[in-house]
Amino acid sequence: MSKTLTEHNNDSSSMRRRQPSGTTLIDVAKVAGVSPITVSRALNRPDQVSEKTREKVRRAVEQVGYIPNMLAGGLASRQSKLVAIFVPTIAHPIFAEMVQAVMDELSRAGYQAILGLTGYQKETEETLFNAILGRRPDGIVLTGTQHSKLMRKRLIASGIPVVEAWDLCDDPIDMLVGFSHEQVGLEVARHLYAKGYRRFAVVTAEDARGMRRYHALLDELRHLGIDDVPTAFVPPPSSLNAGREKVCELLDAGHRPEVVVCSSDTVAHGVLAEAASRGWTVPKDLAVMGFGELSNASRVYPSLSSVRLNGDKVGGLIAQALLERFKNPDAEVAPLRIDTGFTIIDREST
Amino acid sequence: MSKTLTEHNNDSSSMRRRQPSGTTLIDVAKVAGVSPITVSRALNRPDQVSEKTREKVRRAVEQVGYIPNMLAGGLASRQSKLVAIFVPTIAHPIFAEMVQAVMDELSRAGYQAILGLTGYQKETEETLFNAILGRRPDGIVLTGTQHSKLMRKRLIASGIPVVEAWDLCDDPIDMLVGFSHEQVGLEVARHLYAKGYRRFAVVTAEDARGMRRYHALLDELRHLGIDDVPTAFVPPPSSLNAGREKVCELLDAGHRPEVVVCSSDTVAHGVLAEAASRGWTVPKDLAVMGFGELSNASRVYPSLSSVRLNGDKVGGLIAQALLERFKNPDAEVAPLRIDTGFTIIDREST
DNA sequence: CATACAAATGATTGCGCAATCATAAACATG
DNA sequence: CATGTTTATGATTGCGCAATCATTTGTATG
Repeated sequence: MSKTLTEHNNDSSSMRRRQPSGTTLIDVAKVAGVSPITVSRALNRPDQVSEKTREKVRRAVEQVGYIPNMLAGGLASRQSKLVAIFVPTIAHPIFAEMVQAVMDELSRAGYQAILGLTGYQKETEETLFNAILGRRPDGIVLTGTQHSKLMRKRLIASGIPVVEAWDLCDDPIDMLVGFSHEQVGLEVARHLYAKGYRRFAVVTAEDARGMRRYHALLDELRHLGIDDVPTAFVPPPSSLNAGREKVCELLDAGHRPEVVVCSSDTVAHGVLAEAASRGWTVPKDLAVMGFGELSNASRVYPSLSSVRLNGDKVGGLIAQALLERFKNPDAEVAPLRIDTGFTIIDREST
Repeated sequence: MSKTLTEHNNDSSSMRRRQPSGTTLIDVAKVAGVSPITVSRALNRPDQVSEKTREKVRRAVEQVGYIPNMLAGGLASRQSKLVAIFVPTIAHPIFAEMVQAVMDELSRAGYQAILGLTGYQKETEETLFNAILGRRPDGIVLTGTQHSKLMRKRLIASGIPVVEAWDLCDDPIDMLVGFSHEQVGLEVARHLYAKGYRRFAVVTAEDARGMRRYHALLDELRHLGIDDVPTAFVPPPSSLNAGREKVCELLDAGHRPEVVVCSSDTVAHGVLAEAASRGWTVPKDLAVMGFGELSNASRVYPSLSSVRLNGDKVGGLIAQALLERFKNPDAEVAPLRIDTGFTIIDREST
């Protein structure tokens, strides 16, 4: 009986026969002839280690092919070096561009990104969210306003730096990188007015941000002396056909606008389609303005004038904001709010 | 002095004042009135826990807002539930499509993806690779053949399931999901022949895969009784201008093909440009066939006939192959090799 | 050369969880 | 009801690393 106990005590390896994983700090330490923690320091805090030791460690790492286990490192240090990016989809140029820019910038600082694709069922959303928060990201990027109350609450509670992108809302969770929808409405009004258009119409979705652009457009047109702007509202989801139907209603009601301002390129394409089917020449008989540069606005015929939101720029700014915060976590006094602006692109349709 | 020691010994909390992180299994266990490991089981292996306990745990999780720490879980279980996907870029529809499909499929099984964007300096590549391997992914997806010797060696050594995509090469690291370049050459030959074309020319890059398509094309044409196929080789990197120059050389040499088969859409665009500049009508005076559907083939004028490689499909198959392997790791006897096929898209240019 | 002080290195502990082993409770069988 | 067999739960340990504390070594100062 005492034998059994003894066996249990000193032959613990027989109790635990997990498969061996790759090489660890300890392997490197043995080869380098230093303690494991010195290896750790040589890799993560080179300045705390003498040149000689650093070189020994470097060679040992090379020799054994050591790749630090970031799961272990993250657990111990409470730093995952991960940033979560939530976007509806990446099969959409504007988001792909943004994600690419964020990742590009982050990777320079030793961070990686993990993507959450939210463009699916509502049910999945919380699951996805939990799965990604489970990775304990050091930062989170949110796209649009698709975050639920629960998400919001949890995010604030978590204390993780958050960047909300593509919008400048009033009650940000944390940081904000986007553009002013009001400004878009205003500038589009001025732009088209300057081009000589006087009879406006609008086909817009009724979402909060679209409506903000819409009201800003109306306000500015009023300043310019244009009060009557026939409008058709597109029920969600915006689609080419919906846009087409709605502009049809406007036209059938007897309105004869010179230019139709749309809440998205998708809707604008619908308007273009309707114009084409009526045999109208764009922009002579009817001009069309899109928004978002989300579709391939430049490649349809006639190419669509639109408002470009620079994905690269937004992505880069997001990454910089996060990295800045990582470096200096106490800067939460001044809530960051970056206006990325936009560009009105004048193509054939106006 | 003994006082000092005593203080050190029983007040260990003062020695370790790491900031508290979120709620843990233990918190949930306390609330649920069970042991931590039972909570773990209720979440990961529900079938091993009684219905009553499961419900208690579920409620406790909800109450304390518990989100499992996957860093800890991964470290303990040696399963990161992560899949690394290496692509040159995601700002390219075909890769975005693939990545989206992979992620979509993986997420259903509780996996997430982490992206490695390889389309940058060579120097960064190994750094990126190490950074991502440091996350200890359960699976790896490689795009193209951009992996170096060292990468290859390490991957094989790591024992991590690997899928190479977009190609059916001869010495895969592990699994393979792609299409037969030979088949492409053959089908393109038949397709164009069936459309009535008899005088062929080729403008192609000299990369291994392009050449395989090329030789298959020649073989099939020979079977069809066409022996003379003037060819121009484009030096890397393929570009629109390179394609244009090379087709120019062919034409200037006195060849008068009815159709030019190109190794990529990029090159094909160059041919289209040259045709336009000569005032030729496409496809009457000269037909053009692209490959890859990588550019916006459908949106140029005239729209380009091309060979479509289905990103969704490839992505889905990749994910399935990986999930299958995760479920059944011993299936390495039969090396997986999936042919995803392709589709010849007939547009205005042929 | 004793002392102070910084720089470099080492020893110990625990991050949060799951694998492993151990045990208790529930149930079946003759 | 003694025995075996399953089912449900608990106790312990270590995954690989970095934070923390402790010690050694090297260097400057009077």
